[in-house]
Parts: sequence; C-alpha cells; structure tokens
Amino acid sequence: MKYDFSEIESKWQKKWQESKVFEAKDDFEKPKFYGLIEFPYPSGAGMHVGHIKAYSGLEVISRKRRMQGYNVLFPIGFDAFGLPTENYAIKTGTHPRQVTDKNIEHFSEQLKKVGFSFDWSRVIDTTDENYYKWTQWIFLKMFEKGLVFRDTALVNYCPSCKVVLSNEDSQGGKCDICKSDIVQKSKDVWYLRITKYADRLLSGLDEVDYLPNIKMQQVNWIGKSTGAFVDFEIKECGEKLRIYTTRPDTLFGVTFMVMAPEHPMIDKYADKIKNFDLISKYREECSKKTEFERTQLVKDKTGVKIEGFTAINPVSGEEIPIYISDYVMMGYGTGAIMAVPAHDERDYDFAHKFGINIKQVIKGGDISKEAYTESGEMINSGFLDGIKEKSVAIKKMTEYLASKGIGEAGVQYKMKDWAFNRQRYWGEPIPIVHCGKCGMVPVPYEELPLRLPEVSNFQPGEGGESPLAKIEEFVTCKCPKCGGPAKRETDTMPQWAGSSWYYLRYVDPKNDKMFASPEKLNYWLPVDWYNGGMEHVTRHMIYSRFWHKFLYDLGLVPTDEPYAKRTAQGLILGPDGEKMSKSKGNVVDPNETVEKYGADVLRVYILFMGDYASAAPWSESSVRGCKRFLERVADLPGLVKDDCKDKLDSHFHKAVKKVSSDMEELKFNTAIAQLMTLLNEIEDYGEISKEQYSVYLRLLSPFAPHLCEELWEKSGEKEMIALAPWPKYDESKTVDSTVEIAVQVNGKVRGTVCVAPDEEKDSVFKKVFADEKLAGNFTGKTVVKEIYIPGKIVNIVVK
RNA sequence: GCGGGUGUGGUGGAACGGCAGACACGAUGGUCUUAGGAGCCAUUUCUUCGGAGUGUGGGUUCAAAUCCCACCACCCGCACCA
Repeated sequence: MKYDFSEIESKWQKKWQESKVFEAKDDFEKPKFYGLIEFPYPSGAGMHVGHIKAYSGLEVISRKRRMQGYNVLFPIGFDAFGLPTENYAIKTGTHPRQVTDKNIEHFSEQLKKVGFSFDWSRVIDTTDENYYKWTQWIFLKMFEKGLVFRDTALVNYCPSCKVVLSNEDSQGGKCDICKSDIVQKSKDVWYLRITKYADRLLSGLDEVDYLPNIKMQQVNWIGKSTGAFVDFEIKECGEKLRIYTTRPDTLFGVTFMVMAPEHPMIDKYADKIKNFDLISKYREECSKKTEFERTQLVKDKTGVKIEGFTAINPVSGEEIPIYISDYVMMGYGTGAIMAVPAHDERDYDFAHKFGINIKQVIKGGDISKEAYTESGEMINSGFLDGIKEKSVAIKKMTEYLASKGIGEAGVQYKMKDWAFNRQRYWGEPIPIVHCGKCGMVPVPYEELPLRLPEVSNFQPGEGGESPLAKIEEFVTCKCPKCGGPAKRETDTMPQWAGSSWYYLRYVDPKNDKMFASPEKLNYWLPVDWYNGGMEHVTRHMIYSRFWHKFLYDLGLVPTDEPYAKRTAQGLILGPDGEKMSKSKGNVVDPNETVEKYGADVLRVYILFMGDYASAAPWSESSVRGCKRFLERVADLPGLVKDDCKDKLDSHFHKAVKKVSSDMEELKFNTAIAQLMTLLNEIEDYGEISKEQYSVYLRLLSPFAPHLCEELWEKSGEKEMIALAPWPKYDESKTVDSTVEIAVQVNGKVRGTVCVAPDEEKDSVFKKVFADEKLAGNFTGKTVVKEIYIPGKIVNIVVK
C-alpha cells in the first residue's frame, strides 16, 4: 500500500472527532481509568516537541485502556493565566483575553494534528470566568478556615517583572520567568498556610505510587527535621532566647550563640546593647547583600558580637557570648542558634574566624583541623558522658530539657507558607474587600466570579502595585458586611492557583452549582496516572496536593491524595545534545516533522528514541528510520495468507506479552523494538495469518493510530481499532518447544546445546558430553562441578 | 557541601545474576537504476585471531554491565535549614 500519511491522518482525525470515541462516559458501572497530563500553558510560540513527549506516554496507555474495556478519561485544557501572555499583551497592545483565545485555538489545532485521543468535550481554560469562579470559591473556603493570612514581610521581588514571587518561583535567586536577580523587598503579602499540611504532605507520600526520585524531591522540599527547642536565659535582661537544634546532645559543647540580623530581641533591648551602632551597620550591610553574595561567600562568615548580652547555658551554667550573623536566618527555626563549633562545620568556621573557644563533647576526629560531625562517645557532657549512641544521647537530653522546663522536642520544615499574590492583571482577582471598620471581608460566595475589569493599560505601577489599582470602579465598593465604603483587594492570584485543582474540574467541567458533583468525583477520583515534567514535582504538585487535602478535610473530595501514580518524562535535547533553546538555535518544531513524515512517525519516534524517563537528543535520521518501519507495516497486507502455517505463533504470544507489560512500565522504546523485531520475523518468514495480522495492528495502534485504523478498515473490520479488544496471550504458548542454551566451561561460553525448556539434568549433560565441538574442553581434565539452570545455561567447572 | 541519578560500539540505546551490544541510526560493500539522500542483500565492539571487552580499582559467585566496597567523571535537584 502506498503510505499517504497526510490523507490517512486527516481522514481519521475527522472520524474520531465525529464519532466522539474518545469522550469519557459517566457510566459509573464500568471500570474507569483517569489519565492526566499537565495541561499546557498556551504560549504564542505554539507546541514544542517536549509537549508531545509529555503527552505521548499516557496517550498510548489511554488508548490501551480503552481497548482493555475501561471507561477512560483523558482530558486536555489550558493553564492560561500568566505573565508571558500579559507581557505580550503589553508589548503589542492586544488584550490578554484575545491573545489567550488565539493561542488556545492554535495550540488545539496542533494537538489535534498529532492525533492525541483527548476528550475535547471537556476542555477547560483557567481564565474562563466559569472556571476561575471556583478557584476563587476554594480560596474563600480557605479564608473561612483560617488558612489565608496577610503579613508584611521581606519578599522575593523581581524588579523586571515587578512582581512578588514565592520561594518556589525564585529558586537560586533568579526569577523563574525572566531570570533576573531577585531582590528582597518589604511588602504586604497574602499567604496560604501550606505549612499546616506539611506533615500530611509528607506522610501522604507513603500511600502513593510516585517514581522514587519524585518522592525524594518532595521529601527534600518539605524538609522535615526533628530536634529540640532550648531556652537560654540572657543574663542582662532576664529574657529567654529560644533556639532550635537538631543536636541537643551537643548542648554541653555550646561556646557561643548566634542571632539572625533581623531577630526582634535586638530592637527590643537596643538600649542594653553597648555596640548598637556597629550592630545596626552590620544589619544594613546584610540587607544589601544579593542572593549571589550570600551563597557564594558561604565559607567566609561575617558577624558582630553583641556587647552587653551574655547567655547562660541551661545545662552547664556557663556564660557564653552572643553574636549576630547572616548565616543564621530569621525564616527557619527561631532565628537563633546555639553554636557548637566542635561538631558543626558552620559554627566551626565562625569560631575560627572570631577566635572563639571550641569545646569537644564527642570523641573522634581532629578538632584542631575541622569540625567532627560523626557520632562517638560523649565526653565533657555531665550526665551524658559515656553514651556512644547519638540517638540515645539526643533522647536523654531532650527528656532532661522537658523535665526541667528549659526546652522541648520540636519539629521544623524547610517549606514555607505560600506567598499567594501577584501585582499583575492576568490572574484571578483575590475576592477580598478591605473595610475600614470590618477589616478584611470576603466577597460573598453568591457574588462570584469576581470578574477581571476591563483595563486599557496592563503595565504594573512603578511602586509594584497591580494594574487593577488604577481602576476606580473596581477598587471602590461597599463592604459586604456593614455596607460602608470599602476598597477591593487589587492583587491577583499566582499562576499556580488555577492548576491546583484543574483535574477536579475535568470530571464535571460544565457544572455551575459546584466545582464538580460528588457522584462524578466519587467515580473518577483519584487520578490513576499523572505524567508531567520533573520541574513541576515540587511546586505544582505540592500545591495541588495541599489544595486537595484541604478539600478532603471539608468532605468535598473523596480521596486524601489526588494522584495515585506519578511519572515524569525526560527532556528531548537538541540534535547537538544540548538543552533546546532559542538562543542556541537547536529547537525542533514538531509541526515540521508532522508535515514531512506524519504524526504517526513523530509519535513512534518520540517513544522509540530512548528511555522515556531520560533525556535524549533529537535525531532526524532516526525519525526516518521510524518512517521506514511504518512504510513496511503499510506493506504487510501483501503477506496475509489464509492458509498460513502457525510457525510464528509463539513469537506473537511473546510479543503480546512483552508489548503489554513494557507499556505499563513506561518502556515504550522496547515495546516498539519488539514490534520491529516481530515485523522482521514476519518478513523473513514471508507470510502472516489473518488473525496474526489483526493482533499486530492492535498492538501497534496506540503508537501509530492513524495508520492502524486505515489498515484495520481495509482488512474488512467495521468498528474502529480504537475500541477493538486488546490482544491476549497464552503463557504456555510463549515458550518454545526447544531452546538453545549456552554451555560454559569455567564461566566462559564454549558452545551451545539444544534442549527442551524443562529437560532433565542427566539428559542435558549427556548431550553436552556427546557434543563433538565441546569435547576438546574436557580432554585431560577433571569435571569438578556441573551446573544446569533449566532454560538458561550450563556451566561446567573443570580442573 | 548535602540529596538523587547516570557511566555499555562511531550514535540513540537493549540485556529477571546466566550467550553483552536486542531494536534502530550512521558507515562500508554489493544489487537495481539515466540518477540515488529510494528499495533490497551483506558486513559493522576491538583484536596481533590466542583472546580482550560494559568509567577505574578491588570483592562476593560456578557465573557480574547487573550485587558489595573504594575511587573518578558527568547530569539533575537543594543549597549557610542549625
């Protein structure tokens, strides 16, 4: 058959759309499969090959599930709020709404050309007011439950985008969007109290099936540590300075203490500090330091001794000096530490620079050279002396602290509360009203959605305030509580808001009474399999797990965790092996491949190019190889014979087994390789039965659906292959009647012998020793040991 | 620095502790052609043809790419988290 892919592909894309085969049915009797891919941000640049790889994995799984008889929900939507669209709108003077609509249309068209089996009847758009109504609704529920709070804080601020960023969006001190250096700025910030869920976000990981590296990253991100809080009295003012430590066992080794520059006690007792001028100067220097300086100068500790403050070690009674230094941060623990230079590298560096005494309390290492951070026998530690186990010493000290009322066991997390506002136009308005009399008042639920007003200028204000602040009609309003004059909040939600619950909306996208009906949620949740990029494993995933757990606590969703299983695809690198980027000029446009080789070739190539979870470079010549493969498949009908012998039968049973299981394990490359091998075998043999042909097409159809539909139809089938039953295999038929196994002598392969898979040992060795080619290996030697693993190998040890 | 991962032909990559290099790409030779960046056939880890080979060096085992120990290189997270 001539393989006219463009004709075949447009024909079947049209048929799929018209017949609605990929629309999920709310048939609660059928077993369900909910496959989720990360919905794209519809950028003006259009689709990237990375999108295709990200979607292809679950695309083939979803197609397989339909063939296995599942009711499949494989939805698509658009995460369309966000800065790039807004920046483009500012640049071109177009409204973000128009930009978004145009981009979504363009994106949809491109996705359809690849033949993804998405349910296009459930498309969602986070910027649609019928969608963001519910984003605001959930926010108000959180407000109601005390999970939303406002605070003035030093925030990560991007001077270029003029926007406050969360810690997650400013990793490494760079803006996630424009890569500019972040500065610290004092601002009013809305927070979501995600830390309240820290422990459950951590323990919930035990119940889900995420790839190990994904779990690990989330565990790291949450960053739980256990230790103790200890109170040190300050002699001069009598107040207790509370610190957090993971090493209470080293309490006897404390030789100084350090406070963060922003620690409130410094201002509180300014009059008692003799060198306050010096301290103030140091604090100023710290606030000016860029993130770069702070991270690059880690080894070079700076600080100032607080003259006039002396702390008292609560267990030894020793008097110890207190310093301020920016190696201690206000944002973690209590903003103050006990320093044990003998057993902590950072404290050691600091003590070394400032000439502070170093007191060893754990035996081992060489304290004159470096801090000893391993475990060992406790010394110079009063009642802990002689203990060799770190955990025992920690336990004993913690119990002692608690019994004396000078401390207690404690837990800390690296994860911070979620800064939840942006001073931008293209986001969900925060539905809160500020009333002089009543304070912060939520917009009543029945007034949702709180719509974005029409604005002509999307440029943020110079002071970093939202463009909404300039719209008088929007800002001025009545307090929903007292009816008095009030002002609306003008900040909008961050991009991560809409994506925190979108998988819930897919279940019931047109519901106007609720974000989704309980019956439908009950049936479809949890998401059975979620695939996406590693870059979203810490931010988007943790945020959405948090929202989900919140909704679960309100009884609004049926499961504690949203995603039962999570995998991640590897990057597609440029042909040069580098990460694709416009500046390197190594970006591959998927549309060109579709035009030139067809969507089926593109799909097969992307899944064949390498291990799905690893990065792999693009290779156009390999794309051509996949084209050749499909062309040969298109010629397969010529080999179909009615009276074909069943010589290849076991090959087919093996292939069904391998392709089926490889797909489940994300090993699409070897699944396709198996189909290639089978094709080679068929061509070598020269004929194939009608039934075998049918099996072959069904196995290949998730990967190359257009071509397989066409061949399927040509072979006389009336129904689409998309709903044909997935082939089954017979385990007993995957085993050959004879196998050729290797014969090793002293571990080296010396020949082979043909035996039955379960042949008796005696019989096998009779054949081995009768073999003329092998005989030379035994002459003049004594057989010491005979090893036979049925179906695998023979190894003979001789001397 | 900490955490995780990877290391196999010219290339992408296969390989439940059991014949390393499946499947492809590329290359070489042949065939068919006015032509070949098409198709088909053959060869393709290295080799002094004895063997040697999965980053390096040890170990466990009848048997190691695979398990254990040490080291080296690269990639990805986090980064003064007390």
